Formats: sequence, C-alpha cells, structure tokens
Amino acid sequence: MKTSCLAPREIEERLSTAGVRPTAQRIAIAQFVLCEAKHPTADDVKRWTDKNFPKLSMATVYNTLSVLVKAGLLREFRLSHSTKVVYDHNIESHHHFLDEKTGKLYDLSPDEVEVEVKPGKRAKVRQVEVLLRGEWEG
Amino acid sequence: MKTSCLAPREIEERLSTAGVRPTAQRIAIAQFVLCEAKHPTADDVKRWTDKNFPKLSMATVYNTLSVLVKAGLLREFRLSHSTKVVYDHNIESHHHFLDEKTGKLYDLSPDEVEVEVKPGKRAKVRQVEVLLRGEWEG
DNA sequence: GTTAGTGCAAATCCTTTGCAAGCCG
DNA sequence: CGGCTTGCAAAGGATTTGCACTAAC
Repeated sequence: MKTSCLAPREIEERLSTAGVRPTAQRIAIAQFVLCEAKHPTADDVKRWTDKNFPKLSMATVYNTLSVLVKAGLLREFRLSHSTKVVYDHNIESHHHFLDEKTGKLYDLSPDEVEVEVKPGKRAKVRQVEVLLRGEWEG
Repeated sequence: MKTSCLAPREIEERLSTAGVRPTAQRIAIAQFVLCEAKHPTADDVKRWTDKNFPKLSMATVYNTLSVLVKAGLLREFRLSHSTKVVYDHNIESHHHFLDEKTGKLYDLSPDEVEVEVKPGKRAKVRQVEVLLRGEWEG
C-alpha cells in the first residue's frame, strides 16, 4: 500500500481550514494533487480518480482544481511546452526545469536560479517566471 | 500612410530566400507579422488581413504562420498568461516582460535579464525562458 | 431547507486537418 | 501537367458552462 504525505483526515482538515467544503470527491482529488502527484494535468487527475474513486466527472475535476487554486493550496502553471495546464502543490515561488528527453518537469527553488534584471529598465517587476529546458542529470 | 519596415518587394525576397513561395497571401501576412505587428496572435493577423486583404481564411493564416516559423523568419511563443500562441519577428534569443495592467508584451534582450543557474544542479541547460510580470514604465 | 457541489452533455475557444478547387512554375 | 496553396467546413483537444440532481451544513 502506498503511503501518502497526508492522511485523509489531515487532507480534510486542510480543506476546511482553507475554507473549502470537504466533500468525498474533493478529498480524493486533494489526496492526489497535494500528495502523490508531481505535476499533474487535469487529465492525469481524471485518470487517477477513474482508478481510485467510484465515479467522478471531468467537470468536478476542473471545478475542484480551480477551487484548490483559489484557496491557495495549489498553483497552476501554463508552460510553453504543452497546451495543458499543470498543477503544482508547491505553492512557494519557484521555477521549472523541463527535461526534453523524458518530458518530466522538475521544480527549482529560487536559490537555484538567480535572475537579475539589469537596471536601466525602469519597470516594476512583480513576478519572475523561469523555464529551463535541457537534460536533467539528477 | 503607414511606413513599413520592409517594402513588399523586400518581403517577397525574404520569403524566396528562406525557401517560402511568395504568394500574395503570404506576402500580406509577412508584411504584418514581420514589420507592423508587435506580438500578434493568429487572431490579430486574421483581423488585420480582414481589413487589408480581399479574402484570406483562418486556415491560411495558421498555415502561413507555421510556414514562416519553420522557415526561421518568425518565432512562436506560448506564454503563461494566455492560451494563445503569440508570434514574434524577433528571432534572436530573448525574454519577455508582461505589463499586467495593459496586457502588453515587451521584448527583453538577454543582457537585460541575467539568469544564473547555481552549480550543484547537474543538468545540461539548453534553453532559458523568462517571463517577467509587472508594470512597465518604459 | 437552503446553499453549495456534482454529473452529464453541450458549448466554447484555439488550432489543426481533409479535401476540392485554384494558382504557379 | 503536377504539385503546392488556398478556402471552407468539419474535426480536434482542453477547458468551461448550463442545468437538473444530490449532498452538506
């Protein structure tokens, strides 16, 4: 049996605390996206629920993901290599590395990628988004 | 009358040189995307041709844009603020700044944004993509 | 019981494709 | 002629929405 980073009980509490009514569907989805999954797409979530939940519609998947995002428990990223939105339970500011061979996505903390915007540009930078592509060597 | 960075004659030659057969539709589209437009979407191109060309279908817009991209005259970007592809005649390596107020996109040269990937990460970086968001002050 | 959540199907948005007709070398 | 281009309409993938049904406070 697979161990999860959070027990259903704890998931339920996180949802409640975040102001999200903890229905069975939401707990299941949260279990997956907040614990087990790496950078799932809505489709990945659907495939998972198809295996692990009696019946759950695509509409509920999208609905729940967007509720989790609004509640601040999840972030969504639209990265340029794909037309699909990927969800990330890492809600800290961070960057991404795409392994072009495997298609896998890795998180990079802000200290691993330093971005310096040169002066001279009088612009207020509020957010920095970096996607590196290449070959991950671990 | 609006001056264009390239005369139709020159556009035609650029297309030919790049191995793209210069049809009337392609010359028109190239005129717009290689000269007048800043970061147009396929839709922007269509709107422009609707005003400036007798009749030109959406299929031809997409087709031509992709031909120009393959010919190396144009680049396409899928940036995270939008689901639409934007085209950029700046084919040099560069980054982008999104003004969140106006929705406008600005190019940044690589010297304006320095990205340093910290050692320790054993990964081969082939491409760096940066999107800054904030307020452009010009 | 009222409000919020779910499921289904249909709709939407952006982009691609199939195919018949047109144009160019 | 023969193949590349075009236009139309239909298909496609991802996501959203309308609405009746059900479940939670």
